Amino acid sequence: MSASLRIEVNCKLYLRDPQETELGRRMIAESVRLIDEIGLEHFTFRKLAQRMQSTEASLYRYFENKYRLLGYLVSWYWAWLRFQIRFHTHNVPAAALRLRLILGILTRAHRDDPTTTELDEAALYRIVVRESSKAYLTHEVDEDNQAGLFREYKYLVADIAGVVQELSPAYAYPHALISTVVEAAQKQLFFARHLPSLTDTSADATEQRIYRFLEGLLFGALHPPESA
Amino acid sequence: MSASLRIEVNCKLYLRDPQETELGRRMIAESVRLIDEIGLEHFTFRKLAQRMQSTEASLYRYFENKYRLLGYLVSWYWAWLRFQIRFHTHNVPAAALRLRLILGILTRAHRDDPTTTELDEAALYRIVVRESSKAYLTHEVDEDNQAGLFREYKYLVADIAGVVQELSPAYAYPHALISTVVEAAQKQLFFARHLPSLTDTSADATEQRIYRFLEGLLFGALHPPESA
DNA sequence: CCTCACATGAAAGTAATACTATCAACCACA
DNA sequence: TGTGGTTGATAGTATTACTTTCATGTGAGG
Repeated sequence: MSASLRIEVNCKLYLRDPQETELGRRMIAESVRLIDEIGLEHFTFRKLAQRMQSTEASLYRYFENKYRLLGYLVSWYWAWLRFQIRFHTHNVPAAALRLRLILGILTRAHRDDPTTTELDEAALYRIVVRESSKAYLTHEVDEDNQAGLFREYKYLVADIAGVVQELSPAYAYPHALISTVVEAAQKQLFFARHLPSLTDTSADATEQRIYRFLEGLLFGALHPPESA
Repeated sequence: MSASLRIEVNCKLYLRDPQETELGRRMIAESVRLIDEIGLEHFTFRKLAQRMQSTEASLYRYFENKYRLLGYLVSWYWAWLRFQIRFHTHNVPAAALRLRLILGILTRAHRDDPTTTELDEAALYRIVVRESSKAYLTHEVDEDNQAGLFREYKYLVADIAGVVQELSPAYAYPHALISTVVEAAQKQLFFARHLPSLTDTSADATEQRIYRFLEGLLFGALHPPESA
């Protein structure tokens, strides 16, 4: 231990880079666990400080507020996912196969990957599923976007959309398709766990079922029957 | 004026039915405008009371907190949408055409319908787009679901999934498909407005483009090319 | 060995939020 | 002429979301 790969996110998300200090790294690791446990609305810097045996003031030196911290965690996740995708598909020439591999990574993403860091990735993925959209579904979305706070997500979508374009250059909505599929991968997992009537049961395990559902969605959209 | 159709939602969403009093109805109408203007996180009952020339205490007599109020607004919207769908498709025999009509309603839903109430529907739809998922993406999701707070949404999805099953009885994921399409209709509109690199531009107007994208998605999934 | 920057801890303070409680005024209706 | 129920007015509490100030420790450079 350990090469723990360095993931970089937009520096405007933080006041001080949490990766550079012990306190910062503890802050990230503990916040993942705490947000997972109590949810973003109940999460406060005071509670985090208590659990970490630190102080509110110290934590505010790293992040402006809990929404920026969330943005950091989520961006880190998207950057990590993008790395995973590149790593596992870089030597796969066929676009269709690459797309299937990506889909597999997207739907298996909540599994703990032992190759990485001291982070609780299963908890982080639950945070991504439950909280990530709150990072951009705000009144300040345009300012935050201007500041580039969502670029990691955009890069991810752009990368995968590129594969779609390679596979089906004539398809008109590659970005919409991929953003829909990425969001659906999370939402369907959430629904399966908490609102099962919004998904469908089957013999397959949840993960497998979501994979098959998204596979049909993705490739069905790319190879239409005979759209009038 | 006016027949203003009566939409009922789960009574556990409120403490006192806001439809039954003048103050309650004003609360709904004004909250829609205020949440639209400042966003849910900045919205407080104090601010709403000030704008309405009422008091915090009075408003707390109707709703436990702002999340329940949000749940009410959103549920009201889903119930209203379901009514719209029934109204416009009740005498259409062909399932495929019915599905297309539903898709049209889903993607045109932000347009003001003059037949209804004193509500600012365009503002309500913006709230649905930006805030609705915050009603269920919480730590309390299971309790709230137990209490039936999301049933309007489930009914809507179940209704539309029923049409899908009629059209393609063999398709394995009708609920997942419809929940994905309904969520995507909102998300893609939000992206088009605020994060355009997550969608695709085209000659079509936004609304039209989202319709075509979702049409391809929906019917592509139902008529797969040759799924192995 | 000194000191100087810098990170953290400790403590306190402020404004706003998220409620709850009490009581008086009013209005509807019996 | 009561009487129950709705609202308004006022006040109060606990928590949240920060900011400020100052003391302390630590490590890097001279």
